[in-house]
Amino acid sequence: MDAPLDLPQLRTFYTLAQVGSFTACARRLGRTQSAVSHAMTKLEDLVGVPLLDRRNRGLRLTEEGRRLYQACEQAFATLDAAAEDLQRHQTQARGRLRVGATVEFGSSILMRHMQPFLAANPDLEIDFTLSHDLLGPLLRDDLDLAIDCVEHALPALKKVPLFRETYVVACTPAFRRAHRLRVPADLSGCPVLSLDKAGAWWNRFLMAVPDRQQPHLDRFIAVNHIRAMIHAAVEGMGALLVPRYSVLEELERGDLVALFPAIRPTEDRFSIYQKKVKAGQEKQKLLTRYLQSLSPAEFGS
Amino acid sequence: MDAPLDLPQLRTFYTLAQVGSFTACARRLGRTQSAVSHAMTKLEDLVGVPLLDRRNRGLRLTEEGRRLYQACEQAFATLDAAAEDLQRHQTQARGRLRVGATVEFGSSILMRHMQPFLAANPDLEIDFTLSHDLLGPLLRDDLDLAIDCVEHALPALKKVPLFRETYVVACTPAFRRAHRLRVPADLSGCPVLSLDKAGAWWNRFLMAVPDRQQPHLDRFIAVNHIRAMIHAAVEGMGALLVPRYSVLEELERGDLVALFPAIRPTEDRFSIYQKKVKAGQEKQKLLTRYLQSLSPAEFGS
DNA sequence: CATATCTATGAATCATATTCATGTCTCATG
DNA sequence: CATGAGACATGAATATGATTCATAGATATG
Repeated sequence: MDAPLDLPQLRTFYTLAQVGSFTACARRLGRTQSAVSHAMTKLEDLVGVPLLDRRNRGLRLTEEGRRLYQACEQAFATLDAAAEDLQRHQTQARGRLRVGATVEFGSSILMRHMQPFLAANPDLEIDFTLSHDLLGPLLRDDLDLAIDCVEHALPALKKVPLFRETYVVACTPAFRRAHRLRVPADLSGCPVLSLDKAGAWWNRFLMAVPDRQQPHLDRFIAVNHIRAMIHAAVEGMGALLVPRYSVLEELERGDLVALFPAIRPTEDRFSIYQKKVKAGQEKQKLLTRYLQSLSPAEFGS
Repeated sequence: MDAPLDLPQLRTFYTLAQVGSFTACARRLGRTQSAVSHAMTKLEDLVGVPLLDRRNRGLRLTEEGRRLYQACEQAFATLDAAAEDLQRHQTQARGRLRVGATVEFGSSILMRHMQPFLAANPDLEIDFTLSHDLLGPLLRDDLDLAIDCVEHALPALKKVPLFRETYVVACTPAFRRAHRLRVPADLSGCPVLSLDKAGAWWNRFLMAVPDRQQPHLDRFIAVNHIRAMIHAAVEGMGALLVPRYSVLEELERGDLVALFPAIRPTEDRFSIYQKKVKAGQEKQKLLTRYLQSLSPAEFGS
């Protein structure tokens, strides 16, 4: 007779108990409310006892729920401690790691998250190469890994998915007032800045926008440098179409405001690519693990 | 930064550490050696440190492995205690539960496992109905649930899979000697007992036998009562084709020996069927959970 | 050295967790 | 009271990831 009770559901239950709301828990874990609901149904079903007291305003734990929560607290504490312990005993990498990334990604969000990794690996030298031609160098062994969002995975490459991009159209609050833009915005007559070669971005953005909100675009202003473009937008030159991660700071500070609510992530994922080889990708693995440990929210999606 | 480290893999790692062999661990958990291997690769990959010291004869844990093992020990103890605790606080069922099952299943293995359930629910009356027409009574609400292996699930029925049948062809050791049967056996000239209407069993058996071992069947003796048939076989009347669960005891005692090695389970599963209704299947759920908590090995597959 | 007993590995398959698209219920508001 | 917003539930479709299958390699054993 075996009654497992491992299940990922327990982690969900644990956070749910902490935050006290399905919706909030879902956000915290980077999944949908539906997922949390399903998971809890299943868990309660499995243990055969109601764990949650769903009330209209907020939810409580039942007596049993509380006991289970305490068990989780303890158990997860031990496990997480062990995990951290293992982290520390991880063979520190030495030598050189050549990382490639797209310009947009590498010049913004990536750098914001590299510090802890660098601190943890003082003996590791890292070269960053920001470019839009990553596949070539990667295949030629001029790079150890590349972070990108290419579509067709080559059979020679290993792909480790990281997160899905979310696009935003945003502008300064002043610009929004001046152009009387609603949310969601109809962009008629409103200049929109984007990368010159990035009609693709516009298409992918449209795909992620709900049918009801599809905007009309009249004026499209091309800029070929992303920081310059963001600058221009912050100066009030127009609205801006960019991956969300590249303007996270501006959004947080309120320098820019989004003109569409709740845009979903795109299909394709930002992934880490590396050549398939038999052994010895220790440094690569280290970075991969680190980046994977970051939640989608930290990448702005 | 979140480094989960929940994962079913940990349970696998834990048992692996206890039994000290991939193969044995797999058997214990009722899965294949391959699964265990994959799981451990993934786990080591995830924590970034080797946990196992694979040596030629037997395997040891590395230093890190040992620490992780201890953490698991603690954590799982807590969780399992909590699980047991919840078990006890499960609302005991009262009233009557009408259980249907096939004659073969109900008259053998099922009864061997019901005792603990009955003990845990002293206020529950259970009616067992052993029959081959279970669907009718179930739909007519003459049964609360049915344990069977029907093929086409009706949309009105909920199906909870329990285990997959394994068939065996077996005979007494004496019979085997007398007929000079090898393993795997070529059954030419050897009388094989089976249920009268159960040509279906033979077909399903053949499907599960590897091509190399396909036997030739000459004489087929029909009996319409399974216990009588088993009796006949034990008396040396012939070989016997039956679901493995129905002769578990005889095989364990050595009264019967299997004539084919390592027959795989069939496609279809024995499942619990019940009518789909909105609420209040508490008693059904209780039994379902209990039966599900039994491992496949306990059903002889 | 042939055989038996392990573990590893890649591709195919299957199970399950998650999403999507809804539905229901409750509460607050004009 | 309608009406809408917010929170959870639910069924079908889908994506993710765990497991098997079919092998191969490696090491001991008679």
